[in-house]
Parts: sequence; structure tokens; C-alpha cells
Amino acid sequence: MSEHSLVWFRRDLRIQDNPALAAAAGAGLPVIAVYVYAPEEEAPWSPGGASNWWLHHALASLADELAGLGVPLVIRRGKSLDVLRALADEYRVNPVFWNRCYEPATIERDTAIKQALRHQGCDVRSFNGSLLFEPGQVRNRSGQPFRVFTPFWKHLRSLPVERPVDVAADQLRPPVSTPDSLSLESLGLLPDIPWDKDFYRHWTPDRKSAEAALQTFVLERLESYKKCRDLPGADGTSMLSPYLHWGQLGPREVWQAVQRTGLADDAGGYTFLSEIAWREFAYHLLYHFPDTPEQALNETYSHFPWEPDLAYLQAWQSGLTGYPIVDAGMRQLWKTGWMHNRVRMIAASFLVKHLLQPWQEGAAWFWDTLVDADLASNTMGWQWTAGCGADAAPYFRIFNPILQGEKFDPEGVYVSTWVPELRKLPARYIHQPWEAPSPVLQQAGVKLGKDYPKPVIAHAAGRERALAALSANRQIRLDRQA
DNA sequence: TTTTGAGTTGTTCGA
DNA sequence: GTCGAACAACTCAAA
Repeated sequence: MSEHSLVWFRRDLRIQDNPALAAAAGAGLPVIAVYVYAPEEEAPWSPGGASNWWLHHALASLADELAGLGVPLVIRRGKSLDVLRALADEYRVNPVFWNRCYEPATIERDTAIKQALRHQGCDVRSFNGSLLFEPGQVRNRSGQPFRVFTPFWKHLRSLPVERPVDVAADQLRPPVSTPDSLSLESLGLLPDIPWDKDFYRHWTPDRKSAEAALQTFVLERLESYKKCRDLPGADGTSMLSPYLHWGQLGPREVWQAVQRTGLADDAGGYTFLSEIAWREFAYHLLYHFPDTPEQALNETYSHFPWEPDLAYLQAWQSGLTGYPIVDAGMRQLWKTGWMHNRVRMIAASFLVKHLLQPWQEGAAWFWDTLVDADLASNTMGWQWTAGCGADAAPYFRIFNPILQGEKFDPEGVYVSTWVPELRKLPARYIHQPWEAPSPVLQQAGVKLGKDYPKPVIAHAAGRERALAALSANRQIRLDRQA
């Protein structure tokens, strides 16, 4: 006889629009809600430091919300299967509900768990709570996965997006007896040294704030999104990525919020929805090409002549390359766990092209430092920048960090915020302080090489070196073909 | 069926 | 200062 149903929370840390929870409410049985902390099961892509910080607060928020409904959040640590099995045995659980994850490691784990639980007579039902569409179900006309965004996006627009799932939260019944739970603190998700103190100024990682962020964005910034999203000094982007990653917002809630504004077909709304579609595309690619977190999608790049150099990598990581827009981005990342999208592209391109460091190094750093670190999006983004991914940037598209700075941060607002030692420089020189005449530097209180580094490499030299490497790589491929 | 044209995010060069 | 061309190779779907 079954006495409980169980909801296994993972990347769906919300009550509303949660299909697994809705199913549990509908099942009518007392509910055990559990979060199993098992980062090793996602290795080598276990959440990094910044992600763990967010996870801690997201779990606290979820536990609060659930407690308000009379259902405690049970926190356990150990192998997911062992934990679920033990709970299922002790509390006579059947069925088990969860919302699916889509990384190679989580797919493999969940498949095995589903099989094992069913084998012991426990029904398992999984749902899609994290994507608009299941990545395996989207195919082009030849039945193949899409490798180009535009046809993918066109195809997506022809499919109906389901409404958010209504969860009858008042139907949730508390467990007959409450399983033991670890304290959230005991998971050790928060840092020992307080590098996170600035995070609190920039983020409130709870569900209420997620809803508020979504509402504020669609009401105040969606209309101008197309125009402002590329300006890192303005509040032009949605900043919803960490909420989406952890499932504090579901993509269907976001989609619906945009539709309700009536701006979905206007420039701003349309552009934003296409960004949501890029997120879908990233999952689609990761699902169909599960090696891509480590290996180039385009095999031509598997033997690319990178020139690994620790000094270069560290200069980039610490925001000391001597290129203000790059350094501003890297420091924003370190301080807040987030970087503006335009600057992510500029900083990534600089690492991969000017410095010839392997894109995997950049991906690993972002993975550890971003609060929105997402295996699908991170992988796609870095491969795109390096030129080896889907819809990749052509080899000759090497961002000029000076031009990019002048174009997208013309007044130097963004640079001044994150590289304060340059804030007194006139806008004309703020993206290339080495070009400023000595009196100008002196007046701004900047001594190059002391207060702020000289460029680690001259733009023209870096560009030429990258083009040479890219051309050599191309030659290798042509030789192989011959 | 085959062909054709277009494709997130750019830069440089020369007229 | 502005403008068009050139800078691969490949995917996808419309014609």
C-alpha cells in the first residue's frame, strides 16, 4: 500500500508552474518533497562556487514556500538513488515525480534511477518543467537535429508553447511523518571566505524576487530591449538567467509574461523571445551532441594550435589585460557572478583569439564564477566564439576590444563602474588608455603599468597571430582531406 | 531533385 | 568620414 508520493526537486526550485508538483497535488497522497545534494553525480560539471551560492538561497526560498503549504523540504546528501530508495522503502512511496534535467550526466543518472525504482515496483513519472520543448523532439525536415539557429527558431515559432502549469498548492498534503532532513547550512554551499559580499547587493535569489524581476523587465524594459540590450552601461537586459537556470522561473512563465504585454511581435519582445529560443537551441545542441562541453562540435578544431599560457589566462581571469572593456567584464563577473552578454562575447573572443587560449579554459572559468552557469548555454557560447560550434562566428570575425568598447560603451560608463582607476579618463581615451597623452593620463591620475596595466598584447599583433593560427588550422584540415 | 540564397552579435581596407 | 567588398565553410529550406 502506498502512503506517500514523492517530488524530487532538482533544477525546478519553484512551486508555481511546476509539473511534477502539480502531479503530486493531483495524486492526492501526502507528499514528501526532497532535495538531494549530490554534486559528484554531475562531474566534471558539478556546480561551481557562484552557482552554489545561488543554490543555497534558492533552496532556502523553496523550503520557505513549501513550509507555508505545510510540506517540509527534506534535504539529504548522498547518492540520489540510495536516498530515493531509502525514502521510498521507509515511507511507502509510490509514485515518484520529477522534472527532467538534460545534461549528459543527469540524463544518464536519471535513466538509471527511473529503471531501478520501477524495478522495485515504484512508479516514476517525469515531466518537462525547464524547457519550452523537449530537445529530442525538435527535428528539421530531414529528421536531423538543427545546427543553425534561424531555421530552428522558425521551426519553434510554428509550435504551440504550452501555458504554465497550474499547481493546486492547497491540495498538497503534508507527509504522515516527516523524514529527517539535513540543515541547509550543513551542505556548505556558502563560501568560507566572504567573496560573496557584493553578490547580496546585486541579487536576491528567491522566488518573490524572480517574479518581481520578470514583471519589472516586461513592463519597463522589454519595449526598449532590442535597442538597449547591447549597452553594458544601461540596464537593458532581463537579468533573468540565474532564475531560469535554477528553475525559480519556468520558461513558459516567461513566455506568457511577454505575450501578456502585447509586445511579443514588436522589436523588443520579438528579440527577447528569440533569446529564450537561443536557450532552447543550446539545450537542443547539448542533447544531440553530448561531447560538446569538452570537444569541438566542428572536428576541424580538435587539433587547433592553441598556445596555453598561465600568465595570459590569469591576466584575463583577474581583469588585468590592459583592455578596459575586457577587464571591466571580468571584474564584474568576479564581483557579482554575472557579466553583461555583450561583454561576455568581447571577453571570450579576446581570450580565445588575441590570447590563443583554449576555449575550454574560458568555459571552465565562467562555469565556476557565474551564478547563471548553465552547461548548455556556456558550451554553446564558448564554441560559438571560438568558431568551432553551431552557427559559429566566421574565423575572420575577431572582435576589436577598442571598437567594441567605443561602440557599446561610448561614454565609458561601464568601464568607469568596474575599472574605477580609469574613471577620470576622458571618454575618448577610456577604451585605449595607452593612446592618451601623458598630461591626460597624469590629470586622470593614471600611471600605465602601475595603476592600470599596459595591454598584454597589441590588438593588431593579437589579431594577426589569431588569423595565422586559424589559417594554419585550416591548412591542416585541407591536407588531411587531400 | 537540384540549385540557390541566407545565415545573432565584425573588422579592415581601399575607393 | 562613409561605403562596399572581402574575409570560409557549411547547414537548411525554399524555389
